[in-house]
Amino acid sequence: MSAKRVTSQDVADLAGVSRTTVSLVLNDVQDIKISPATKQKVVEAAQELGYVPDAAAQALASRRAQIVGLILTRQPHQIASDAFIPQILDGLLDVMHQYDMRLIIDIVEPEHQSEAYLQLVRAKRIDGILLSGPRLGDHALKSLEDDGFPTVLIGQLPDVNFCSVDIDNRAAAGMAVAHLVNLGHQRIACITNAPKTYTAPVDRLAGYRLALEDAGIAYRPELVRFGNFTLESGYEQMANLLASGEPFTAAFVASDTVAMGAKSAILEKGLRIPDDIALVGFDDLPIAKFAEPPLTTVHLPVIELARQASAMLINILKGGSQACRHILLDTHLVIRRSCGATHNR
Amino acid sequence: MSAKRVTSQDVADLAGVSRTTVSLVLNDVQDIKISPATKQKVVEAAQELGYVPDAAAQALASRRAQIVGLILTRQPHQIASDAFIPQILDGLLDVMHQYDMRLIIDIVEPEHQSEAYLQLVRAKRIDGILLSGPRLGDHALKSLEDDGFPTVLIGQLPDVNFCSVDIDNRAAAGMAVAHLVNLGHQRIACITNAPKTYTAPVDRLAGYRLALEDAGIAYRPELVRFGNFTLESGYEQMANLLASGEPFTAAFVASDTVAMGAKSAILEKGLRIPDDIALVGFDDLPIAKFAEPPLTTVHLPVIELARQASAMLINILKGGSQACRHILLDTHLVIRRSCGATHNR
DNA sequence: TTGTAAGCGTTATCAC
DNA sequence: GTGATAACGCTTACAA
Repeated sequence: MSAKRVTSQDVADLAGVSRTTVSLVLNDVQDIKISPATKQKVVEAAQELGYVPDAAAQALASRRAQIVGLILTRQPHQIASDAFIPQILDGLLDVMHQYDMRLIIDIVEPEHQSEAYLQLVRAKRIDGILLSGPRLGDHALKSLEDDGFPTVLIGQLPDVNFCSVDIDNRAAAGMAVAHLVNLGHQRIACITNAPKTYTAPVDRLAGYRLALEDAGIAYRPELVRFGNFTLESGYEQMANLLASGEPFTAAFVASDTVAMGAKSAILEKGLRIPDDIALVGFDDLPIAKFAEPPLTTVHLPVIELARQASAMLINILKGGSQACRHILLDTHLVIRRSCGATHNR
Repeated sequence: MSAKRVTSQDVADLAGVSRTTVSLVLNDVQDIKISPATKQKVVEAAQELGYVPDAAAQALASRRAQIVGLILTRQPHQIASDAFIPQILDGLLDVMHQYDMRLIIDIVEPEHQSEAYLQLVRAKRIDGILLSGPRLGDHALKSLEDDGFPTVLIGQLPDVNFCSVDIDNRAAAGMAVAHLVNLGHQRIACITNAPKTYTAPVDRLAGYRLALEDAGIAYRPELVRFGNFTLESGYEQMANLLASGEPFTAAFVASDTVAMGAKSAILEKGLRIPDDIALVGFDDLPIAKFAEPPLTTVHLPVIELARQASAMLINILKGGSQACRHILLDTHLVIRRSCGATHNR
């Protein structure tokens, strides 16, 4: 099996220096000055031997694992169609690579208030946490806060003092609904992206409501349904809405995935989009552009969200200002055919 | 900041035993028998102190990191719409949780023949590797093979001796095409899911070809295009096919994602599905069922694939038979409206 | 059955 | 500038 492990001692021997020096050189320690000659020798020796420091030993001694944890709060059934995960990974890993950090990923069920990720922290397996889909009333989070553990939320949460990166869900939803209003729609239904235990759907619903009020349209609970992340939930809620007999000519669905499900229910009823019902989604997933009809939606910069969140976390880890910051990224409406306005693909 | 760390010494002290005993008890070592009384004391002490072993120390001493690496070979632009990733994670983490293992994830670009993941191995950060999207001519893989490093492929590769979990791509593709043939189609186009440097598209194309031959239909290269994982590639290749003037009444697209792109191109031309062109996809992504029209496709058991792959890896790690095994999972055709046969939703 | 002691491969604190 | 020498917290022969 595998080759005899190369240790820093081997490198030291070959370079004719001590292990200390090897460590100093390879970690590029600033405080102390090492002669360029020695430096060169060490680097070459390491290269020649193909030396790769043992991560465990490094972690034990330095008290830094060089790993961050990405915790996704999701329900099992909603994972399969969660189109965000790949994009989040994309943005995250990009930053991780830059800093030579690793990513441990885990999915925890919101119900199991999981101490699951606390375990990672307690075992010192990770130096910091990125939490996607933070939930109200998560005890573990409180614990992290008390410990002052480096944490960045992808999303937001009131009453906690963590850094976060998010969008202005309320404004974004308002923008989408205002668009429908401007097209002349008066009876606009709404299906949220998730249950109200999450903050995003609550904010998006608030945005919907505000936009209606701004337009002098009464808010009617009968036209509102709660989605649950999945295509199925969109299908069901829309079917339910259609069966309710409440008339409406447009719908704002606060998630493209849920919207695709809703779309399916509409078409199955023999109704046309946008002729009978105009549809606006939220997220601008890649599929939105290729849906039939192409879906007008709010563009959510997921990759950038992930990128900023990880950059923020790295900054904290590097000893940057612990100052808590909240970043809100811009969104914009992408107009396609599903609401019947100017057509773009 | 954080609480004073609890070490195994603390637990030992509280329980009135030595650190050895603590380790023995907590790791549930089989060989040696510890009195239930002692065991109880240790467990309680650990509980009371909230003891969590330091992962780095554990790894250093035991030479096991308790982490497996999931390496996704993907091109940056294809990640965002890669609907497999969430499902793979789902299956994987499920198994990982059972064995109290962690998952480090990384995405490497196929071009960068990345030694990227070798780094993880060399640093002993991971105990084993799950490789999704293995590619022909990956030097790093050869290196792993030489080292006998525990590795399981999600997919397949000739000329290497790794365990693998996959489906019979050729047979599955054949099944899809045979379905089109049975519906009376004679001119059937094909768009692969990926370039031919991957094995799956090559096998699926072979299945397409065989099915045609079985039906006495000549294989015509003019009707074949190569997709590249993405919606865009599907759109482009189908547009190209339509523009070529080669007549065809059906298309087998070896990936649902690519098929959704292709679908968009067809509809945009004013052609109807399945009336003008029947469409069969591959993968059975959640969205397939909710597409317009719903997409007939080959069901790929991704979650199960991931589950079996990780179980296989864990088995190797636990010292199970190093015997190399190749598992092929079953697929089946899911018939929906896009090919005009019996309609299901 | 339990304890002693020797690593595991680094980093970090001091002297030199 | 560079090199001994402790930690770091755990596992694991080997003794007892």
